[in-house]
Amino acid sequence: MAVTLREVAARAGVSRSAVSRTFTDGASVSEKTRKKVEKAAKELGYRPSLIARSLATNRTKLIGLIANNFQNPAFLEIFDLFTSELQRRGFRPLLVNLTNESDPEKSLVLLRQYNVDGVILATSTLPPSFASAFRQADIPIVHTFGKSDASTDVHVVGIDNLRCGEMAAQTLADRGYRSVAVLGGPKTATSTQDRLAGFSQRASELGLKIADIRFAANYTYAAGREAMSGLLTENRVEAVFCGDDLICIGAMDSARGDGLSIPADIGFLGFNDITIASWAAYDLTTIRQPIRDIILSSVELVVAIVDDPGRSAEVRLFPCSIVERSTLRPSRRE
Amino acid sequence: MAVTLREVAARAGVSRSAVSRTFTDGASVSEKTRKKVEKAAKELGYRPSLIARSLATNRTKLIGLIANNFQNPAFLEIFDLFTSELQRRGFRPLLVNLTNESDPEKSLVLLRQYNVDGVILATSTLPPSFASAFRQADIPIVHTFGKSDASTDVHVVGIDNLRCGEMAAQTLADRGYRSVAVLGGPKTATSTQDRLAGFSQRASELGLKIADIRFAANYTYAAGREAMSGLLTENRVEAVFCGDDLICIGAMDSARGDGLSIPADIGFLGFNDITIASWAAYDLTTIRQPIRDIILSSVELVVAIVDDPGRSAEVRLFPCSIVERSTLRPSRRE
DNA sequence: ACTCATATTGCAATCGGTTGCAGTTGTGAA
DNA sequence: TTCACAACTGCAACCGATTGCAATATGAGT
Repeated sequence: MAVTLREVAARAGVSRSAVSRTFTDGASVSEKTRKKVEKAAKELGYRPSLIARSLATNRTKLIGLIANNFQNPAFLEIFDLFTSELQRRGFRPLLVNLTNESDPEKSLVLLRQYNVDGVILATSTLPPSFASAFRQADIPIVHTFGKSDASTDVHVVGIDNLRCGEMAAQTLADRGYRSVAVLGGPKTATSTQDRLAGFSQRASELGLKIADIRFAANYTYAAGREAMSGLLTENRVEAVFCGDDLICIGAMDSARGDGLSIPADIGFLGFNDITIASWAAYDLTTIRQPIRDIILSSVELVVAIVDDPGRSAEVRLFPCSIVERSTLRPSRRE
Repeated sequence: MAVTLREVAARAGVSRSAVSRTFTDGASVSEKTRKKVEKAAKELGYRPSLIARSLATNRTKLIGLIANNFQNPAFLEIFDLFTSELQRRGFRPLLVNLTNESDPEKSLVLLRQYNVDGVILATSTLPPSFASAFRQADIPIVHTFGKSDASTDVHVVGIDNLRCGEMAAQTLADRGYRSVAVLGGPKTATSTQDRLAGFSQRASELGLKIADIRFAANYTYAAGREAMSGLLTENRVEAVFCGDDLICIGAMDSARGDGLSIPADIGFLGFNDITIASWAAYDLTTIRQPIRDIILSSVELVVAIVDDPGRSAEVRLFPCSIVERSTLRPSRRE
């Protein structure tokens, strides 16, 4: 068994409280006893049990991290940032994988049982109501990549998908495209819907024709490829705006498989700017989502609301930017 | 605050023990009280606190998952499998990201403080001694993708890297290659060393010349690309055996950037068979590591040794197989 | 040296469960 | 009806910490 408070206290010749206090900062202990305790603790190899501490303080330093997209490489970076940033702040991520989970609500029960201090919901494919269930259970939550919803009042960190959709339409129009297709992510994702709305809106303002609209079943290469091949057999378009780089890459391979060359025969505009987008084989022009800012901000926010749960819901939106590479023809202005 | 045992007991008109027992299986409770308790619990929305339970039972149902490779998409699949399999068995993963961590030993302290039931160390770039530190701290560990080491006596699940190296050499020789290069993963990784050893051994038996040996700094596209460009400027080889698909893809793009065509001018043999390897732009011939079997087996093993810590160290090695695609010229036998 | 405010200390209750033990209840066999 | 035995129940101690409170020690000011 591990060394406990009691043993350290005995060896240092002080009370258990004294030991406890030297290990919680801000507590009142004299320099003298602190030294004694630290010496004894070191000799014994003592580390406070976080479990016991959690029980006593009702704080676990655990943050639930819910994700349902373990196919998209974008999430690798996301996990990396989340875990290292949480770690840096002295929290641990308790990962919940909802990818193959039929009943997402179970995660609430689970995270509640572990008494996590807060939850980060990193997905755009679960509805705001899911996030708000946490809030109703009084567990601090931030919905990263989520959509703010006036009625649910949940903290959201992400991008302005509407504006990004507009940006995409503008970009395509600027390059002189007249007839394009949209190949979105999963139809029910709020991000998909908002981007499409923004895109349609601006497209109609600009006289850009949307010849076809498709949705990939999920954020995978295969789904992108599949959706694109359907699109190609039924419609001829000059360019396609994809809801995700991975989907876009699948779509590009599908087009190339049909003998089309990019961007001469068909243009592609991606979304996210994942690492792969910069690979030579694809060199994808895409709309960049500032993942790093979003994640760091999410972590900062969740930690902040742990300390101040009453805080009213905040929406933090970061700006996207276009990354010019070679899958669209050059702008007419150049 | 959450509902506690005490309240349920009061409402059901029984003792706290009775409530506790109806929620721990195998305990002795009459059908009658069980019903009463369940009714009360449901009405109150009671869920046992896992924190409190952990303190009392000294079991947390938490499994530490240590990884240091958040760049390689292979790990996305690995995380997916790990988390969902642990979840399925009623455990939770406590993720530790060692990617940018200078002092890996800290993870031991941390996981010990959380009193995790067991640890899965999923990396081939940390030495067996690191794994054995956990064993010495009496915390059950399995080293996935690790190397067994007689002196440290740690459970290992993975592949026989030596044999895989041999397989690679054999494959290249079979295709009639005479002079090849090896572009390994990080030099200090045990997997890299073993594959190289197996490769060299078999190569010399087969009269296959190893014209150059390089190591990518890490498992990334950029590192592969970088290492390959160095190789190309100094040596002319017919094919290269890469220590990882991602590295290989970087290398391929580097070669293509130099105007080489694959497999006409140069052949590539990858390792792992990640999803991307099957993408049309690469269509990589590679040696497949049965990731799924490895992960499921690791989880099964760690859970088993949680219940029986005395169990002596086991090494589970799964067979690899070659996946034929189009980056090597066809076998002479065909 | 004496007071009094302030800093430290230890006691004991508490967090929310589990579990060994002894006492109680219920059952079937005699 | 009685007895032995098994099944069930509740008591109370415990898991390893934190923390309010009262008691004690310290130190500054006079």
